[in-house]
Amino acid sequence: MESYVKPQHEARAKIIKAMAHPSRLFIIEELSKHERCVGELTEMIGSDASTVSKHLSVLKNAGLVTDEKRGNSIYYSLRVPCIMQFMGCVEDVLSANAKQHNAILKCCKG
Amino acid sequence: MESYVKPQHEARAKIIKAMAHPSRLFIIEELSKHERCVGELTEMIGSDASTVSKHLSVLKNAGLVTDEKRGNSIYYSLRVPCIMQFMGCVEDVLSANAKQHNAILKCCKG
DNA sequence: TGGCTATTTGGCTAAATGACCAAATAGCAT
DNA sequence: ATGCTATTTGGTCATTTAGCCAAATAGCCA
Repeated sequence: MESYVKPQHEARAKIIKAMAHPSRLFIIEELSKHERCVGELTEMIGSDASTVSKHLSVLKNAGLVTDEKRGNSIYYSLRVPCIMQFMGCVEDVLSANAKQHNAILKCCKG
Repeated sequence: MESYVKPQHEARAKIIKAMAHPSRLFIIEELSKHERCVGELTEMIGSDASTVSKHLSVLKNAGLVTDEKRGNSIYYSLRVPCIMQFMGCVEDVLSANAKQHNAILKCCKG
């Protein structure tokens, strides 16, 4: 009966889980503009290089980004551009939340 | 400089994190068809009712679902339908992964 | 009131995650 | 070969997550 849930939702959840981190979302958004090497992303994010590297490997394992070694550096790019379209929907949720939050404040503070 | 990352990506990550679980994805998909009460979802998922209840509260806190008490039950429904459009993109990633996986198998097994 | 049914909350435990540092690896340049 | 730069890997630790069970809460009905 849990055949409803697995394995399709498990596979999807892995992809979505890989996106579910602020730094990884930043990376996705940045790569949607143009490819970047690890050093550039590290500087922008401000965490340890090893941390950023691990984030990239999470994204790569999920199939969200690809990497290509060129010269001394490894350049990452976004593999599936449609991901960025989703951000609009996420923003919708956020603004709906904000609206509701304001409504509650207004009603209770009078 | 990490103003690049926070707080916008933090807010988005919370939303996406709430989606990043097989059972919660199932719930989202199910609620996109029609509202459901906890008992129905519990039966479909096959976990403990308390577990499902907690999943629902994660989704509710993220602003992804709303609940409405009617009679003896609490009915949940999807608050932001655009979420389901994203699943198509997730499927794209999965099939791209599968294609690549097959290509690797083919090349190395001969 | 007392007994249902439906749902949530608290407590606990095992597992996963994310951060840092230190060390390893890979490639280019001298 | 040596050193330099870029990136990854391994180890450790604190935090979060997800599951179950037991108990609490809320609403309906007799």
